[in-house]
Amino acid sequence: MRHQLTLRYIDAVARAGSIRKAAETLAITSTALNRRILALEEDLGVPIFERLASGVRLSSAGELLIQHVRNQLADMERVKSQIADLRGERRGRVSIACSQALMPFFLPEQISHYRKAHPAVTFNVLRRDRTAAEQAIVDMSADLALVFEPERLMDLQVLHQVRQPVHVLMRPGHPLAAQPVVRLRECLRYPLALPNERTGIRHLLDMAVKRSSLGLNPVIESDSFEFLRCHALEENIVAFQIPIGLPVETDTSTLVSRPIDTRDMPAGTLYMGQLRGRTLPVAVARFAHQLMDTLHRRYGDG
Amino acid sequence: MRHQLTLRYIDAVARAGSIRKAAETLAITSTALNRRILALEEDLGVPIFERLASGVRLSSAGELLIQHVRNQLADMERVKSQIADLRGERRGRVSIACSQALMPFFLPEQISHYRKAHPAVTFNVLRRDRTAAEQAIVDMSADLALVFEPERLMDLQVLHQVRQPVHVLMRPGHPLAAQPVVRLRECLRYPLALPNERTGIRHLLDMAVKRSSLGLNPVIESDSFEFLRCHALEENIVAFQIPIGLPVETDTSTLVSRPIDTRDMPAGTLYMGQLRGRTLPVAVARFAHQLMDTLHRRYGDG
DNA sequence: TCATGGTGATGCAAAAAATGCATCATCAAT
DNA sequence: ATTGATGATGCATTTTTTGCATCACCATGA
Repeated sequence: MRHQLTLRYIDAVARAGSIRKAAETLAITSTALNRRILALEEDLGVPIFERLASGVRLSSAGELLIQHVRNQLADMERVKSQIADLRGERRGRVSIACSQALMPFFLPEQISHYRKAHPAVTFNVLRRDRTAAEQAIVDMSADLALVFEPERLMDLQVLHQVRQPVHVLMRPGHPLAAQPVVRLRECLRYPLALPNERTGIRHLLDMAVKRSSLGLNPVIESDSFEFLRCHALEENIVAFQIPIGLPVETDTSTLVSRPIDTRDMPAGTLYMGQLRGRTLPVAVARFAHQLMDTLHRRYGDG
Repeated sequence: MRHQLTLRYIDAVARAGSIRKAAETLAITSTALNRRILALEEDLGVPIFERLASGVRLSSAGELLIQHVRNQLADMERVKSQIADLRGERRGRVSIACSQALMPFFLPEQISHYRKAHPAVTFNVLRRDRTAAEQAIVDMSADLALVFEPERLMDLQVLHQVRQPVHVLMRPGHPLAAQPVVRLRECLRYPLALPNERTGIRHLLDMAVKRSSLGLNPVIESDSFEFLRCHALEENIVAFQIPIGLPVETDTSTLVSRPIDTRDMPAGTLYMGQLRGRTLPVAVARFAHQLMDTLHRRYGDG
């Protein structure tokens, strides 16, 4: 793709925040890169970047331009993907920004299933909190987002949504495991392992706790669900997770899960979305449909 | 805009249907153009054009590509327009595909009014019948379409619509002018000057006549409203037009107009639209808003 | 059937553009 | 003042693009 080299370069510089750094990642000299940018700015008649001592930053004109550039690059990928599809090749790349809860079971299962049908399709999975996921969609580093309790849905076009009540995780012998549904205030009596504030689960917990005028006293806090789960396994402590982040068959040999009573804490919502107005490449669209099918079949409509 | 030369070239070749012809209009040699196309096809791994003895034609992959290319070119115009707007320059170009009825009064008035506020904005007005107008929108040779009774609205995103009852045009002394509203069968008794089959007015007339099992006997047929109007002025003959194609003040010294009874012939609809999903350049969007205001104020909602 | 006039493709040399090196100017932090 | 990073620039080199002449191909029509 010789004819859109300049666009790739611009994008790289905008992401790197420095011409020299971008030049490194692009495996060219800073001179060449710098000259391309100067040429483009001359063409446009406007500086695209502000020059700072520490590098460059997009000017307001650059902000307008970069959106077009990223859109063009992504759309060209779509066209190439459609052309490949035309030849029956079924290749392409799917980039997904998603909440942590999707990573242990759901996405691996879904991706491997998809790849059985389309082995030439590759995947790129980015762990992004509910703020960053939407950002990844906007700057087109991801085609699809799967976010639990996103903060805003401005630029996101929702393809599907499912309700996900928060579950409590503990070792099989734990007293909470005795009941099929647990009350929030019961949980709070035990030492807790909590995800950090940027996660949807923590957000829901904070809201619920605030409403009930109880206190949240985490023994452990982490931004890694995996760590929290492992720790709960190790140290008879209480952790949290949503159904999609739990194994399909309840494997009682490791950890058990119990839903929190919805009177104490309403179920959150897991959204699947794409950039508003964008036409997705065929491989992405097919994968999105598979996800929608599975989510619908497994959890019903949100 | 050095970096999108290839895109412009592809577009030109697709439109010209021949590399050599396109090369002429682009003021380069056919060699250079041919080589660019070959290079792009190698990049994509697929032929974009089918080679015929008479020139080239888009392949199916090319059809996919050309839509992307035109979209990108138009979107870059939008970006440039927004950047100019950012600098307070208010420049840009508005391209409109419209039915004939808009040309004598409505568009000249609207464009000159707009240009009083934004003198740096230029206009390109294409006369297109109701089929071709939508085509012009799809292939992005026009930003806006103003069409009376369009055939389909597939790719058109309707921005505004107004109802337009067909009027009869005649010299002041004509017997039909005696009544405020004329019946269709009265008209058909007189010699008629009709627009051709591709126009919305003729379409409505044909439908109405067929329904009423009357006959349509045109003395004059033409694809030019202007010619028909002048002829009606000359030869005491009956012509047709919609309100937007008539002068605002009824100038009885030339021709008078009377609406056809809506029992005989329902009012047609004039649509204003853009390409579905496209973000219009600022100059175009501003002009579109002005048109919507005027149409709404003058004819109400469709 | 064989010319004719159109098409796109290609080898080769000339022209143009992009690149890389070395260096400069600038700025922030030390 | 020094250091270390940044982007800009002059100049020689490399790469790419372009144009001319020519080829191969195909439909059309004598």
